[in-house]
Amino acid sequence: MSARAVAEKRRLDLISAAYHAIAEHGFEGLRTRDVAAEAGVNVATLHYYFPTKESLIRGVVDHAMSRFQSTLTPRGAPAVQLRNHLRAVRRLLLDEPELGAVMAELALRAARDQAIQDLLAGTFLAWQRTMRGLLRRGVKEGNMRAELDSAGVAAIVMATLTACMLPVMNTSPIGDQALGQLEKWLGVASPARS
Amino acid sequence: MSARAVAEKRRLDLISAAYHAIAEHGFEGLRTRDVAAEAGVNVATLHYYFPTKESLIRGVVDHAMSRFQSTLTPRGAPAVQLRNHLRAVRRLLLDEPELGAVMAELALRAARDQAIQDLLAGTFLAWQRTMRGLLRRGVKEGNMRAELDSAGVAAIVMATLTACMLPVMNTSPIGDQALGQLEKWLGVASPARS
Amino acid sequence: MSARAVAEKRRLDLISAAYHAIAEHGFEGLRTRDVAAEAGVNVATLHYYFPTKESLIRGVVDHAMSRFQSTLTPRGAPAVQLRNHLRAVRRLLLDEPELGAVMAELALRAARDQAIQDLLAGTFLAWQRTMRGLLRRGVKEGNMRAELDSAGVAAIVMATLTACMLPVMNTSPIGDQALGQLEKWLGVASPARS
Amino acid sequence: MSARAVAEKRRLDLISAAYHAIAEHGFEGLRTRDVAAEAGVNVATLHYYFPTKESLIRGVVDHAMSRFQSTLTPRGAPAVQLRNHLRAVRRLLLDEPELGAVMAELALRAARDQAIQDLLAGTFLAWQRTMRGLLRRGVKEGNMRAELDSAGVAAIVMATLTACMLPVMNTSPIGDQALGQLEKWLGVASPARS
DNA sequence: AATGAATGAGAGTTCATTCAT
DNA sequence: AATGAATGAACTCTCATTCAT
Repeated sequence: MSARAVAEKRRLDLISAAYHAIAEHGFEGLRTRDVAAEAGVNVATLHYYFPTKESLIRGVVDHAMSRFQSTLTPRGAPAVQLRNHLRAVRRLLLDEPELGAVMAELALRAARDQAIQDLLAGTFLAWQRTMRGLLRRGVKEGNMRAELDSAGVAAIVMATLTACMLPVMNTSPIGDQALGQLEKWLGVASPARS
Repeated sequence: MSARAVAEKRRLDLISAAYHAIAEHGFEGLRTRDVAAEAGVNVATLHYYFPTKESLIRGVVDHAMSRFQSTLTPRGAPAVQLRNHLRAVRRLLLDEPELGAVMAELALRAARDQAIQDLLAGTFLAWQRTMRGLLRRGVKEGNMRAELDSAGVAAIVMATLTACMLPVMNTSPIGDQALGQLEKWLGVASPARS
Repeated sequence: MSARAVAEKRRLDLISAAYHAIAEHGFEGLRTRDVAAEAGVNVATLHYYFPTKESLIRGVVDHAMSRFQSTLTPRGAPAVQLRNHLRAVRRLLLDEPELGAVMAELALRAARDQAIQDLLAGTFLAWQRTMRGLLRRGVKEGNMRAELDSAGVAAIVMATLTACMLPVMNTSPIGDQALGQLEKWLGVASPARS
Repeated sequence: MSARAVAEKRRLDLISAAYHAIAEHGFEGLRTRDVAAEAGVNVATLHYYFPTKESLIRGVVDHAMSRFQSTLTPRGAPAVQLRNHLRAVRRLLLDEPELGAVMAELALRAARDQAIQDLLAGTFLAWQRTMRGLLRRGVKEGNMRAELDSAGVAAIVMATLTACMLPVMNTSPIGDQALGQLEKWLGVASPARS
């Protein structure tokens, strides 16, 4: 493995270690020493790659956000896309419970960290725009009932998915119940459900 | 004022100071010294009333949970009760933005604090039970359309309200849009809206 | 001893410990932990009295400057005052070799620390003013020969005394030789010399 | 350029960078990384040329001392030599303010570094010897008045010049005033002064 | 009931130095 | 001859907690 590749791997290892640490202990319990140890290096090495704890956190943020990219695929009818998105997010959060924890931590941190605030606000805006487009096209093409205004419906979908990120939701069936009901209301439910 | 009453006031002052501190800086930024200073006493005094930081946090938890008690009043038809509940919660969160921040912090902390975990889980269960009862009676009495299963609908209502606690939601119109849509779907919307 | 007095003593002990540490190891080797240990307290206690290392240094600066106050006493004829000043400074530096070391450290630090820069500049100005007044009066009253301009002579006196602060001077007889010659030139030498 | 010459240049570049760093930030602020960066090489490369920080400092010491060699030229009558020396040193310190700063740093370090101590002590001794010879010959040849003992006068000259190294002196006119007065007292002043 | 003073444990960060390449 | 990567040791500063008064 080339030196470049080794260094890149180390960066990723550190980010991954920090990601898991945040998921488990929150920002409150994030310790550079623990992260370094988890990645199998000295604290000083961590600071070689990330000059400050803050910069390490930025790395984690980017990593976490990128995990959602695959949940929206532009294939199939709007109804299918929407249903797939709902399920993909839900599945992602179930498969990787840490992601929800980290995202929730970020959501809280946004109140105190302008950079995160901006990032999340931008993401939410783009998300809502996409969702509204999907809803409008779905209704026009006739295979989705959503008789009401797209902004409101998109908002409910986002709110429900966002709530599912919170760890509290993962210990009760509420999340799944909410998403199931959502599919019915939207008229995108399909017989088979994995 | 009796000695008892003075002591009780001091306790409340400290809890209030901690409550505001958590809302502003999160658990991550909660400092006993700052809390004591805000309450106008010495740190040692704080520890006289609350032996540990943890016990102070318990006090804040109780205080925060109690703030929601008034949002569910057993008056009027189910549809009215439901609408009033939605609006009362929304209004509470808008009037006292700190409450949302603190609740969100608690929701995250639940993952690491069994006591909070249990408290929240119990609260959610009771909340859902109440909501389902309301929905069922509303449908039976004919003034609510919610044609579908009460568990799902209750879950969506709770998820939406829960999402509204997150600070991210308060910087965008998504929260209000979602709640408005919810009222329409449930068929509990009324002409006037304050 | 009252609580106030104990606290004041602790402050002085810490300053004294820092003062000796600077004299021995320079600013370069000044360690808060060592200072605290020398004063018999925990590092955290040091930070209780001096929030930052910098504030501790300010304390040392004040202490060091104050040591010179007794070297200029407004008693006797100008020639006597001048001679006494020269000798008092020399004696002070010999009795307390650390003072020279600390002052020299300060002189260097002035280049990087505006506060010290201002303090020293002000002190030097006042010092020169005093000295010139003394010289002029001495010449007018006829008991000092200093036939030349007072600014130059004052400058030489100050330069010589300043050089004596440097540790290099204390390991060779140059300092004493220079001061002896100065007395002769100024015409303030007296038969007895301790 | 031969490999030898390249290596020699690198050594000099590193010493020069360290020299400037010490002048600007003192020993306290001397960082091998910064020195290497300033010289355009990696820290590891610096350590290839200078195994330890200490050895780099030795290099700087030699460089600094060598800067004074040209201030004493054995040409002309003693009075002229002396005057030229005074002025050459003063000019050197004015033209290259960093030299004074570095020398002052060394003077302080001498107290903790036997090697520097010895070097400086030896230099001072030789300096004084030269100066006394000059004074004696000057008086004998009749063109200098210095009626008093040569050791004392030499000491004053050295003390004054030494004091001029301190940065404090360079922000006030005291240095120049002292040197001017010295020339008059020694009777070596000349009409023209550049 | 209240406080000033004190502390142990630990936090993030820095730095001279080393080593494989 | 030169470097990127790595590290141990140390640094200043913080914080919940304790205790004598």
